[in-house]
Amino acid sequence: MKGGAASGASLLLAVIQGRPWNEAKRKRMPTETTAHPPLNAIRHTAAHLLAHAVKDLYPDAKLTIGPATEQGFYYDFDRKEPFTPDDLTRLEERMKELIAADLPMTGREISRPDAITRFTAEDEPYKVELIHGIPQDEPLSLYTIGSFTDLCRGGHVHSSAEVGAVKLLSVAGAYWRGDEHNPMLQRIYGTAFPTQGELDAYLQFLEEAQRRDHRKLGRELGLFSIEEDAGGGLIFWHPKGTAVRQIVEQFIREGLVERGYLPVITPHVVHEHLYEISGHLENFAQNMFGPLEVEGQRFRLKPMNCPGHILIYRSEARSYRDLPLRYSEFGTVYRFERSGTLHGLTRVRGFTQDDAHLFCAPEQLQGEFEQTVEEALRLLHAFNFTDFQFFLSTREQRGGTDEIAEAAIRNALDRFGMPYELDEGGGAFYGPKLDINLSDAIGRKWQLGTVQVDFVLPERFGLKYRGADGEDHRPVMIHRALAGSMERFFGVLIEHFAGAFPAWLAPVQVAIAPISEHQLEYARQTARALRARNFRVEVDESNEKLGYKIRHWKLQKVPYILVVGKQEAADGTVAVNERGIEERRAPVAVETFAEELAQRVAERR
RNA sequence: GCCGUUGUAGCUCAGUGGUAGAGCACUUCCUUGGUAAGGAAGAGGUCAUGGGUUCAAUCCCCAUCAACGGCUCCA
Repeated sequence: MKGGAASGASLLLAVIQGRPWNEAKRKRMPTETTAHPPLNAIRHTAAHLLAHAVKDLYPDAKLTIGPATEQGFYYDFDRKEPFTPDDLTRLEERMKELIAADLPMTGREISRPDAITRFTAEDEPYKVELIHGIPQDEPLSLYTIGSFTDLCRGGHVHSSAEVGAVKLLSVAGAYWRGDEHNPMLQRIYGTAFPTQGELDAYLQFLEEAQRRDHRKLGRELGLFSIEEDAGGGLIFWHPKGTAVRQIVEQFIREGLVERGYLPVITPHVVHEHLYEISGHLENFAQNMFGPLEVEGQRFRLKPMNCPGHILIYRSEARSYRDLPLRYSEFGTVYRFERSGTLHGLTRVRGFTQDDAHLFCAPEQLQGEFEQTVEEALRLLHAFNFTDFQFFLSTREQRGGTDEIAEAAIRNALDRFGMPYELDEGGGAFYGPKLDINLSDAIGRKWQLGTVQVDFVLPERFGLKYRGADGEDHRPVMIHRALAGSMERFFGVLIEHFAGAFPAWLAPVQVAIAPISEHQLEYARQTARALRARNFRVEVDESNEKLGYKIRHWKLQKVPYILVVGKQEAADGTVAVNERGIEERRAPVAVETFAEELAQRVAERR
C-alpha cells in the first residue's frame, strides 16, 4: 500500500461506514437514549432501590458501593450467606414494589462528623471507610428513597417510578475496592430502562449475543475445541477453523511482502538465560511457564518473539544501509494465565501472534510507526471492523526515550486523525504502546493489535549499526502485532460475522446437494471442477431429502448451496442457493457460477 | 488465584438413596426425493475424578479438576 495521509484518511472513512452488526449492536445496546431522564440516572437510582430491597430482606448485609455502568448497574454487599438466584427473584419483586410505590428521591448535604456518626451507628463500616477516603474539602451528601438512605454524590431521577423497568441479572464476587487483598464482596448486577419495551429489547440483544458467542459457534460449526485432557486455554484448531485462519494469515502475509517485511522463524524453547538478558525473567516471570530442566540446563517456553528476532539482528554486523530491518513471524507464544481468567479463544495460554519487529534508526521511527498504524487500519477495514478504539499506554517511570516514543505515537495518531484514550502507566516494561481494542458480541472489549516503541531491549542486547559517520549507533525497535493473536482475532471475527463468514473467508464456500443419488456422480464432478479453481467445496452424500440437506448447510452458514437434479446434470448447470437471498435463481452453467465466486473472493466479500 | 454456579450419551438437557432417560447427531435398512427436519431399527454413559457416610451413592458429605458469570491480574 502506498502511504500518505490521504489514503489513510479515505481508508478511515471507509472504515467508519459500518456494517450491519456494528450498527445493530449500537442500536440494540442502548447505552444512551434520547429519553429523559438520562439512563445513568435511572440506573443509579435503580442501584439504590436494589440496596433498599436488600436491606429490607437481608438486614445483615453491609452496604458498599453501587454505581451505574455502561449496560446497567451493580451494588456490592458484604454478607455471609451467598445470594441465590431465588434471592434475586425476591429482590427484583421487592424493587418492583418500590418502583410502583413512586417514592421520591431526596438529597441533602451532611457534615463529615455527622456522616461518620450516622454510619458508625448503623454499623456500616464500608461507608465509614469511604467517607475517610473522600477529600476534606468535598461536601458529603445523603440520598433518601423510601426508608433507605445512602451516602452518595447524587445523579438520580426524582422518584422511583421514573426507573421504569428493572431486571436483576447475576451475582458475582468482587473485591472491596478492586483489591484482591481485601474481602470478597457479593456483587449483584442488574439493568434498568425507562420502559419495559426498552428492557425487553435489551434482553433480546443479550439473547442474540449468546447465539453469536464464539465458543458456541466454534462447536456448532466445527471450528475449534478446547480439550479437557490437554488443558484449559490451549486451542485445537479443527479443519474448518484452520481454513479460516490460513486465509487470514494469507491476507496478512500479502501486506507484509508489500511492505518489505522479512519472514523469520524462531524456536519455541530456548535457554532461560535469553530471558535474563531481555529482562523478561525480571519483569514478565509471573506470565511465563516455569523452567524445563534438561541435562542440567534450564529452558523456557517463549512468552514473546522479540528476543528471538533480536538474536537474528545481532547475528551480523549491521549498517545504516540495512535499516529499517523488518522481521515478521507468525510466532506462537505461551503465557501462564490464571485459571479463572481463561475465556474461549479470547484469553488463552498458547497463541500465535502476527508479530513483527522493526529495527530502525531513530530518525526513521516516526515514519515506520505511521506505516504500522496505516497497516492496522487496512486490516480492520478488510474484515469490516468498525467498532475499534485506540489506546495509548504510557510507562510508569519514564526515561527521556519514552517521551520520544510517546511523541511518535501521538504524531502518528494525529496524522490519521484517530481519536484515542490514554492509559497512564499501562505500558510494557520496555516502553509505551498503542493498542487497538475491539468488542465482542456483548460489548466486552478485547485488545487485539498493539504497536510498541522500544529503546530498552536494543540497549540490553547491545544492538548497534554502523552509521554513515563511521560510528556505531543504537537502533530503535518497534514491536507490532496487528491482528494481535490469531486466536483472539478469530474469536472476535466469529462473533462479528455470527459464524456466517463472507464467501472469501468461509471454510466451506460451496456445498453441493444432489437431489437424489442419481446425481451424486455429477455432484462430485462439479466439486472437482470447483476445487480445481481453489474453491473450498463439499458434496452432501447423505441419504436424505433435499429439504434436509438445505437445512443442514444453512445451519452450517455456508454461503452457497448448489442444488443439482436431473435437469442440471443433463445441462451441465447448477441451481444456486445463496445465503441471505430468498428467491430462487435460474440454473447457471458451472463456469458462470465459478466466475461469480471468483469475483467475490477477489473483492474479499 | 478469589467468590458464586455448574459438571448425566458427540451436542442440548430430564431424572432417582436400590448401578439411567429424551430430542438432535451417529450406524444400518426402507425410501430416490426440487429448496430449512421422510420412515424404521440399532449402537452409544465408570452419571467429571478421588475419598467418605450408608446394607446400598449418579443422587448426601469432603477434596480435586474443568467449564461458566464476575473480580483481580494481564498481552
